[in-house]
Amino acid sequence: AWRVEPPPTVQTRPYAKQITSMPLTFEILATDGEARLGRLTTPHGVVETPAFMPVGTLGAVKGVTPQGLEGAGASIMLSNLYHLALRPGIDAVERLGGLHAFTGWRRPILTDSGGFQVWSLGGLRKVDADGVTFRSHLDGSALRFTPEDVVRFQERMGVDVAMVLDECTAWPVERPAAAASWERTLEWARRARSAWMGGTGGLFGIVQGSVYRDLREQAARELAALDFDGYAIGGVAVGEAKTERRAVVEWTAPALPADRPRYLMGVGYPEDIVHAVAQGVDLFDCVLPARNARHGVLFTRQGTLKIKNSGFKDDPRPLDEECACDACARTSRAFLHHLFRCGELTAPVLATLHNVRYYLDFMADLRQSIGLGASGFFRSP
RNA sequence: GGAGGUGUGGCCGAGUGGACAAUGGCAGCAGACUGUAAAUCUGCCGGGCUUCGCCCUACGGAGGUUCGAAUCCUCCCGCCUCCA
Repeated sequence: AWRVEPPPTVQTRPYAKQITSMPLTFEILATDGEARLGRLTTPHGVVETPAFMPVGTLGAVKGVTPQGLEGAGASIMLSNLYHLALRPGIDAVERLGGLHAFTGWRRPILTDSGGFQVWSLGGLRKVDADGVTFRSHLDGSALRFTPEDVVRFQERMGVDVAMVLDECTAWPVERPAAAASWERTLEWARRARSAWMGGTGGLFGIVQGSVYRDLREQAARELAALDFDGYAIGGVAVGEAKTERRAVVEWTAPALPADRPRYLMGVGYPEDIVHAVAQGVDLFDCVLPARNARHGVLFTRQGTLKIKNSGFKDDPRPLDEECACDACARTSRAFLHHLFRCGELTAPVLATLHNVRYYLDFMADLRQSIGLGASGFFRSP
């Protein structure tokens, strides 16, 4: 017989007391050419670099549980202030104990500032000297971001790495406009730096300057003078050619302070990451593994698989024959093909788990290569 | 038996005299995706060719009207609904 239990006491989540002020620390453990093997220590744990940050815009990588993301080997996740400010709102996140408590993700979190949305939501925002006003892509309501707001919001959410508000410069852009855009971003960076209370984690500045070498180098110097905890290269992968993007990384990375982590925002394909690591970049994020997974494109050691294509109908092999992820452990290409064909929810779930694992394994391999030191892998001519 | 309705490309379904090889959707075949307005978007999707165009075959079947028919008429066939 069932016993009638008293109604459960509604238990408030233990308030995740803000971890006391703890600046980021970054150590370089080994180098290979310009490539660095590093360790970024944050309030919520250590990030071995070079590292890839899966993108969980709304607080979760689409289709992946926090446990799944941990299991895949992610040491840090990226989320987005703009999206969280719209829903559920910064107040709600704070009330629920901060972003970690709210999402259940216990490892480090970096939040983007909304600067990318200045570009990607081009038709829905107005930029002025003081900040950005977005028209919500959900209901059209106005949302005002100043550099100070953005710092405060991220501090209130208790993230490990906050990003300054920047203006992700569109491409193509004439030099004068790119320079003017950088001036604005630099001024915002100064304001953000002043507003930063150092409550949790650290604050990263963002270099812009489009595809102009002197602008990028100048931007790196000016930003370095503000003494951020880390430096990001932004404004890439917005339509420019691959060669231009690589040139930007080659100019900018070496111009950034050697003792701070360097972060190439939004990049990219594995080969792009290798190139950037060889230039001394330590952190990456990109929606590709997750988005492509949802679209049926798998990254594997056997090449890119468009699993929805008819050729996989009868392929009994695992997604990636050398992958140890939970999807590859039991899922054949034929089965995933079938799941995609049927629109089964499990399809993108399995595919995302695999792609994210692929990226993270790939990063681990890069770290190992650098750690081997004398390999010279990254000292390519 | 009576009355009414309906039959369109793999499927569903618009079209009711010329602008129709025929809107859409699905299925199918491919492609794109880089700090996520993206489980999204784009192209192809009767056959053939010398493929910004041309030819052939097509809107249940056969005939007819018309310069011209998926569209109008006649008969036939199938299916559906209601009445007996």
